[in-house]
Amino acid sequence: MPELPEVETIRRDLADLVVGKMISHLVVADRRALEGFGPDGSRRRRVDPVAFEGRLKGRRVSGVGRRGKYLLLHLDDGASLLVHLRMTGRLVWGPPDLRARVQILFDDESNVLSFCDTRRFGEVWIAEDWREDPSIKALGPEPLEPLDADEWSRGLRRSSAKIQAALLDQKRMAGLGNIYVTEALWRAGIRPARRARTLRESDTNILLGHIRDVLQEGILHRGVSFRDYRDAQGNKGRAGERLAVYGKAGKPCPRCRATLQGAKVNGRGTVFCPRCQK
DNA sequence: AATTGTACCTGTCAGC
DNA sequence: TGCTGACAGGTACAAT
Repeated sequence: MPELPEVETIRRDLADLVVGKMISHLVVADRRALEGFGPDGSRRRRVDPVAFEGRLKGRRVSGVGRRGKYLLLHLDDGASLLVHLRMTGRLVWGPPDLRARVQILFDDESNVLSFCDTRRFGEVWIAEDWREDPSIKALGPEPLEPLDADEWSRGLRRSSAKIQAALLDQKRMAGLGNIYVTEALWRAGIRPARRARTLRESDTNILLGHIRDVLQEGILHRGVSFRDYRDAQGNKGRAGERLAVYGKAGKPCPRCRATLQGAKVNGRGTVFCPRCQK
């Protein structure tokens, strides 16, 4: 569900809502939401909720960050609470929510931070140093920060994967998901099933520009609430109203009026225009 | 090594 | 109306 623009919207909301507040306690309704790492530092394991709460109690939130689709709640002792919302996760500031997998209560007692997640794919865990977390370390560059475009382009054009799959690979670039990849490929005039290695450098340069545009516009309009996504106050985003092709198979292409075609690329649904995407 | 398939869950919707 | 199957914004791990 939430891709970079959705997670970034939540990050900005939470920066205003919880920074400076002290965590008083946790309500863990679903212990499977809590994940951690074993002594070897690599394998994920479940965590004792009491120990988890003990680690957070009394800590103040010093800042809220984001890396790719990972949300980072930085604590005043240098550790961070990491959250990944996966497909259906929400992080909402408001009255206690009975469906929450985890609720974080703060010292001001006005509201609670509820982690709700119908499909239960999401995860919350603690990293003593978020930069050393294995999930974070595996990520490629941030698309909206300065990056070596030549290196990125060369890496992409060396890949034998389909371009849709290559862009969804978080090692290549962090934060893209199915919606924004589908939109960026349409803007760039590139078919999702085309092999990345058939692209020219001019193609990948244009593509990078469109990736940045769709992400910026997504943030500007507070994310796509196609189904489950809500911001940190529980409100829908408006970016879905502006999508050109995602979810619009069978409708006319906004550019050339040919009928948009739905397809599966490596198991993920996508949409493209058979006339103006090559 | 890199790419693709499968598993993890629950809810919704189209078709019968 | 109710059943069944396909599908949903993601990622870790297994298989190739």
